Amino acid sequence: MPTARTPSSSESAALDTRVLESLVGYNTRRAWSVISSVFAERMAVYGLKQVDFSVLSLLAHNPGATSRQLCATLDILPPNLVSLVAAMDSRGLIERRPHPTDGRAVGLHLTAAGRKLVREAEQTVTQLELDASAKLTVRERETLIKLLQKVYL
Amino acid sequence: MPTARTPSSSESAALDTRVLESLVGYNTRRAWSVISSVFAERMAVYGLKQVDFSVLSLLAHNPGATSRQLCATLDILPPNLVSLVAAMDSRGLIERRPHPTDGRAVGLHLTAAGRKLVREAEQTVTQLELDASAKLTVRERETLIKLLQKVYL
DNA sequence: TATTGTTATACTCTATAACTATA
DNA sequence: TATAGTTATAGAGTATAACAATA
Repeated sequence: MPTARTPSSSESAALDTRVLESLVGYNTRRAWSVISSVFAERMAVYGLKQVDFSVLSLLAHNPGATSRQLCATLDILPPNLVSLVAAMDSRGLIERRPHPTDGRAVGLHLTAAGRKLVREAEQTVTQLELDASAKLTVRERETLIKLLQKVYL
Repeated sequence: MPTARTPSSSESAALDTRVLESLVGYNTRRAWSVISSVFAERMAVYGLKQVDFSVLSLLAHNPGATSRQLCATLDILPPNLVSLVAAMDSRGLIERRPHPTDGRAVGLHLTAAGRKLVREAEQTVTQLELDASAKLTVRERETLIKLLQKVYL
């Protein structure tokens, strides 16, 4: 007869989470947490954080965008974007050019290296999306995105 | 004729966000960000953060749960739960009792004041959920939760 | 007078190492 | 030897105030 063993707390009966699991907020946070981990892991290969990817991807499709526009779009505060942009400039991924019509602003542009990195990173993210939504049909994935946008738009 | 004015960056043409908006990850984060703000705002009335609410709600439905179980359920690291539990103890919302079978562990229980606060807070959260998903039908809200759980469970 | 970009700084959140008491 | 709870601490992430240059 095997020796009786007290199960550790982590393996013991799980808690009743039915109330929390009935909340859109709780489920959204949990889903984001999981996707976020995988995202961080796969972007680390490129030396990019999640916000870095967002910035580079936005610049790829909006050349010459200003820091202020990036902040408004991504809900980042201006002081917190400064070092991020500076770092990507140092890495040679982006270039800061004088804004054509506003002497206060700086237009941000991807360099050739930046464009190459975004192309690769966007492919990785596309694969990541497929993996993260592997349990969803194509139609369900579209529905999920549509419903999430109804919440925040 | 009105004077011409250069539109500020924040009011000028919005950036093209179509790539980001096609990603489950991006939309989940944005939705969580919006819900999170409203949640924080309304829970401030009770002096509760989001994680505080989760802990109290779990204890309401799982009396005697241990710190370890809360950590495993909510994805919190043990050292980060210590001060949180201590603060709720000081406020008289929870009580720490010796665990009936494990001398290392501490069973956490709501006090009468804690139970009263959870009741009120859960009602506020229920209303918050209705507001946050105001643009969703009852059926869509259920679908959203089901799809989110397919992503993280 | 308002806005862009910036510096400095503070506050919160999250993460790691190491200790103690008990299993 | 492993686990529960704890301490101390480090690192991200996020927030506000204030400044120079330009609108």
